[in-house]
Amino acid sequence: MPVTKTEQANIRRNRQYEKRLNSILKAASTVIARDGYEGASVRRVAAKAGVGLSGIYYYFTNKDELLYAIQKNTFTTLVELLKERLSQLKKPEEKLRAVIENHIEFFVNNINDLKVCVHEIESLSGAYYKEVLQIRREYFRLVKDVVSENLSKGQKLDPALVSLYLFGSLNWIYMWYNPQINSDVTVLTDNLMTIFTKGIKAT
Amino acid sequence: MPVTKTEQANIRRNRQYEKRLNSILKAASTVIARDGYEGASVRRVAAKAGVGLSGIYYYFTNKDELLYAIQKNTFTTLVELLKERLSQLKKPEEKLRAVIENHIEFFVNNINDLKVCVHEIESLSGAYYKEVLQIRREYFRLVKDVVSENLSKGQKLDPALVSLYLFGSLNWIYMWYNPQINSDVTVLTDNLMTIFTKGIKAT
DNA sequence: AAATAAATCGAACGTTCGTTCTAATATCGG
DNA sequence: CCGATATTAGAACGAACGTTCGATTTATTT
Repeated sequence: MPVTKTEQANIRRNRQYEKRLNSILKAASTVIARDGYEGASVRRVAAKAGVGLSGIYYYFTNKDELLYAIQKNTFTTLVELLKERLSQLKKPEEKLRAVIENHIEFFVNNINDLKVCVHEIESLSGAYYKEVLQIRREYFRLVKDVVSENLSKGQKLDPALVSLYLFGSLNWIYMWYNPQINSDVTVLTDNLMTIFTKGIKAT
Repeated sequence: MPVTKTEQANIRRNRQYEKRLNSILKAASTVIARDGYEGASVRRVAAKAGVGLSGIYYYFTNKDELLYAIQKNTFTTLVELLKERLSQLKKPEEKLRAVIENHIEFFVNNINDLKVCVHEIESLSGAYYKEVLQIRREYFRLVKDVVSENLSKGQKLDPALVSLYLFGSLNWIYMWYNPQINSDVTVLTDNLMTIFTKGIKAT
């Protein structure tokens, strides 16, 4: 488990420090979402954040840690929000709707972050990659269990595979989603809810 | 419409020339699929192809043209194969199966190419991007029409959106597909066929 | 107000990148 | 076998990259 400057900051109590750190992370999300991780230069991130080049290295030890911080924060929040929702629900169908709605709503409010999480999933390596992988696995397990509850018994469908198909539909959204055209997010939720509930029921 | 060295080659009749060109393209697919387009260096592509660095520039004018050639070849073949399949089918359901089967089968046989097409869709720009976009649009239209035929009348679902959900499930496969585990491709086809046919039927 | 710590800046480092150019080699028709 | 053409090899270019470092400014504490 790598000790990052981000985590060291949790010890500190300085308010300004976290403000700047978050503004850098937001700038990094924007630039990486646009140029890709390899294509995004630390210089452009710094410019977008209104900081000097070396200013970045006061808050992060290297470029990888920038991506790591974005992915860890985003996935952690996504998981926490989903857990919160699921804890208040009983019916399998309501839970599935919560999964879909949570993912889509979070996506719309954090387009850049989620794009960076989906598109740059393999851009990290080593300890950084492993730690993000753990959170992703937790998220996947949550979704898979909900899918399992919705699968009719004696069904041939593998819940893990169905979950992957669902993730595909959800994670592909950033490729075509346009806030001005697809403004009504509930339509997307309803659509996927319809397709996957009816689609996985026994005939 | 950009005139590429690839296209000039079509005029030439030298057999060795095309052999080398294709071996470079294959090497490029492998490297770009592994490192991403920005992360892939022309030097590594050259090394993988067993050619000197400047050898690449004898066959391609620049790095972008490498990506362009891969995407154009791949999408064109994908579209041609689908057209061929669809022309022999009448029933909407059979056509939808052909769409799914064609995409998955082609994917399994050309993992690197398809990964480069899906993951590096936004890495091109200008004329190169536009021309690939045209073929992608053609592919999308083919799929959308088949989806439309399978949608019950008086259905609320937008065929374009349903097609995008399907593309999501299909294009996400490269993130988890393992030839040793998911060797039986027909399972994936059957799964998606089941989910999407039942999922979009009127209740 | 002085002393200490936190935060920012600007310049510089070595490396790698995409691309170019010239010289050398291989191929092939006459 | 020669001359022209097609192909390869190697060195070099400027630009951009990630990262470092010492000096400088700002903020906090005594």
